[in-house]
Amino acid sequence: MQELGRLSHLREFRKGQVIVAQGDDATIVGNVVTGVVKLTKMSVSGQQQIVGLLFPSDFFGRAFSDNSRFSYEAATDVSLCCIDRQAFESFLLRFPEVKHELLLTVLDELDATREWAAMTSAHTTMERIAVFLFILSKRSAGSYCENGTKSERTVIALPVGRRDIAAYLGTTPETLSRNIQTLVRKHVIRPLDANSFELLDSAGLVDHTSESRDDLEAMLGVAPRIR
Amino acid sequence: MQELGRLSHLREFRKGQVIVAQGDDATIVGNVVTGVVKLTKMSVSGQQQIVGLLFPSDFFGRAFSDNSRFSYEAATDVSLCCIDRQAFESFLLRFPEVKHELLLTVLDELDATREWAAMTSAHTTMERIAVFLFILSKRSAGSYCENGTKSERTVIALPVGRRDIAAYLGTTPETLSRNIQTLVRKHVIRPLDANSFELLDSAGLVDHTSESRDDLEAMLGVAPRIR
DNA sequence: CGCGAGGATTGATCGCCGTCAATGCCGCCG
DNA sequence: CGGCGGCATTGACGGCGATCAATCCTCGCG
Repeated sequence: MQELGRLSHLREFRKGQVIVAQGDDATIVGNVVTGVVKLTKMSVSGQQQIVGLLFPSDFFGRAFSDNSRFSYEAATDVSLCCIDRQAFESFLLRFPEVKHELLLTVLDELDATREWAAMTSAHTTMERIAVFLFILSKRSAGSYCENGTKSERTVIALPVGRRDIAAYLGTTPETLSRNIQTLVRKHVIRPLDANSFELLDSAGLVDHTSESRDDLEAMLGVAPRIR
Repeated sequence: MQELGRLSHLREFRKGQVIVAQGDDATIVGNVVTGVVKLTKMSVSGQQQIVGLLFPSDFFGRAFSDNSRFSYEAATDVSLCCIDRQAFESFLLRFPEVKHELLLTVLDELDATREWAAMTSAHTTMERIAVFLFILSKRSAGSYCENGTKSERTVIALPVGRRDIAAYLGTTPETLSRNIQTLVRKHVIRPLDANSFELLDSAGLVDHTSESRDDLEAMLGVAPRIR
């Protein structure tokens, strides 16, 4: 573990900077320390689709492949714990326990991605938005707890702009905005500033998802395992 | 490898039989030998969503987890090469090379699933159908080759009923049918019988996907690695 | 302070697609 | 052979959401 620390180093990226480009030589892997990273894919029409969002403790990069099929881009200012991919791979070969952990992580990721795919393809726009907000409320609850803040009030912080969220949810900024305003009118959430809301009615939010709480929590993503 | 052969055994399932139920004790894993397996998830409303389709050589089951988050169900009559999950896991621990192969497979699966998710969430129904048919044409081309048949004519065989295909693509049987008939009228495909078509105009099919051939082929799924 | 740019919101319109319903088709079983 | 049940197809209709367009807000800058 200490050796892993020696090999890795902290790097900072400004919002908008591309960390690994699609088709690139993916020379580094690592995990997010602070900020949010967009996982994107360029379509032939030139507009970028959002494949996923990576939060602190999430792993990024693609081990054991010479070129990444996606781009990794800083959605906010981020700091990343980076390791040279080759070094990471040879490290894994020498420490099978760590490789085992990586395998478990990837298996969980695969399950979560399949759940997400099933959800997005079978639900209305409002349901997808409600699920997304629910996940964000859980994510931010976790990070605010370690911040020491009394989280009596649950805050939903939108990590990226409306355009990116809409692309992630397979809709448009207009429809996204309309549905958010509907939730505001119903007193499910309350706007704090442009990019954050207070969750007033958690049960009401779940109602709009047409999912059970159990299924929702299955989509939360994986627990931090590596480092 | 021989040891893996000793541990595994062939099992047959009739169409419609459930191999592993969602939430179950996933006691077996293995891979598909013949037929097609549906990977499904029950929604709260009670109808099943299709998360994925598994073809011959595909791996099924969930290693290193006590309960599967999805159901595995025989979409056709299938024969499976099954291994007790515990035995498989301990086998992996004794043969790290095989575990490494599994890791690579799962990483590729994750990429393919993300590509698929991005595709389904950002495209029209016709585009999704065209992509699905394109993938099927490649899949069946492969299996027909090993059959020894001269594949001058490309045959697209629908592995499951319209209802399941529609669920997989996030649409309805009616809309699916309409779009298929549109492709027939445009002489892109030609019906052979209820469940198979001949691909007349491959380029025309790609046009309807609004994707590049490269991206399409990235979604084909993973090469067989285990056994 | 005024200005301009980018993003978010709101409004108006239209088309795709989901829903309901009817018809056609095929295989199964009495 | 005739009836029946499941599946695929076709038709009619309505609503959700994408598109285009206008307005508002915020922020950065001269």
